[in-house]
Amino acid sequence: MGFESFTFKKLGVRINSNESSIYRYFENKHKLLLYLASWYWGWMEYKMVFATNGISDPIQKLDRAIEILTQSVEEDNAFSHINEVILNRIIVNEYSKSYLVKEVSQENKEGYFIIYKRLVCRLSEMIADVDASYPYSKSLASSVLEGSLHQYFLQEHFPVLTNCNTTVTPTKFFKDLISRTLNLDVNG
Amino acid sequence: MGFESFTFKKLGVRINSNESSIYRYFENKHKLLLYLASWYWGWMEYKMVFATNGISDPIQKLDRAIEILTQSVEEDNAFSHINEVILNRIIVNEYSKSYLVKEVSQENKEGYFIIYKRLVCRLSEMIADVDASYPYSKSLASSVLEGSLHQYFLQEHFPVLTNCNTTVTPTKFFKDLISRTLNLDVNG
DNA sequence: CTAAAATAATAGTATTACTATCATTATTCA
DNA sequence: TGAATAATGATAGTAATACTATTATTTTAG
Repeated sequence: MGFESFTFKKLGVRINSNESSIYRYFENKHKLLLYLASWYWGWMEYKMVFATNGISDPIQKLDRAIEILTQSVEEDNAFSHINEVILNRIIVNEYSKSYLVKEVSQENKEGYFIIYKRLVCRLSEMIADVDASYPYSKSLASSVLEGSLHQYFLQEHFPVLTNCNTTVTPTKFFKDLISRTLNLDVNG
Repeated sequence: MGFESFTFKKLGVRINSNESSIYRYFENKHKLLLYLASWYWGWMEYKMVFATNGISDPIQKLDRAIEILTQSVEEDNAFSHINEVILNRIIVNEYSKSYLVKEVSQENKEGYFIIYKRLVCRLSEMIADVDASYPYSKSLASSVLEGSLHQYFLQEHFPVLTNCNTTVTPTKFFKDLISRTLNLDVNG
């Protein structure tokens, strides 16, 4: 229903629970979004670290990381009690709202974004491992993560603003972008 | 004060007007945001078209366009009754919220995003004019526009996630990115 | 089986996001 | 200038939101 019209009262009805009970777990819906986002990025980080763990070649390592971080979340592999497909949809549509608030600096100080920041930094390090002379590894890393969500959103709602579709995936676009930017030829 | 705590009542007090009067101009604050965003992107489009008009070399033309679209809005050149510096701050912090809503497809149909879409398409065409074989001109164009706002936001609130600062500008990052991606050497 | 913990039910408050009505003030143009 | 028209202001009202507080009931744990 979108973050704006979502309320704890509605959630209570949906899960057969009570508004006041939910308030004992989350101060407000913004904090719930922060929680879901951290869960999501923690899960992405886990997948990325796991998938790139054994790879020694930095180029292949980065390539695999981009793949994990930008691919669509299709299959529900019953990883946990959380439905990752639905969560991914929520992140694509709502994640920006978790930090585009006037309290962002305070909440950042309080640690609400550490997992996301750690993930961006890991990616930026992988970029630096491929090309230490590239001076924008952090900006490139944050662009890939944010941009990936954005391309999926455009694919759904503004197809005229993206080349991505079911065959040309955001993964393809970003792999190509990284490959051109760091002067690799992993993708031919 | 941020979009969330902004209300027409507060605006009325601030501009010595009346809540009910403001409602005669804008259905709600979301529509006001859509209006401000369209004004902003229309202004950017104007600046871009004006600055690139006489340039025949596609590489220089694209370079200039990126410059206009990604540079910080510092000087208030009294272009109109609108303070562009403040508007730019609003766009950086709030623009995403104008389309990350469940009504986005309907509002897109009703034309609320035409100016922004036209701008992205113009940029994407400039990219195609430089390298017609590059297959992601639209995704690259949308990434630059969205990414530019994002890098400014990071610079302010998450400096650890960007290489941009007062000397290394988002313009530098994006010019370099475009230059590498399309294999130019405009920037050395 | 009892104590503690968690949850539910209910009530209540301040604020938001409007709509409606009518009075007042500006503006236009004949 | 002055009458019609348009814009604005003041006020009231409503349903919903985003909570807090209190007390009753149920669940769970040892």
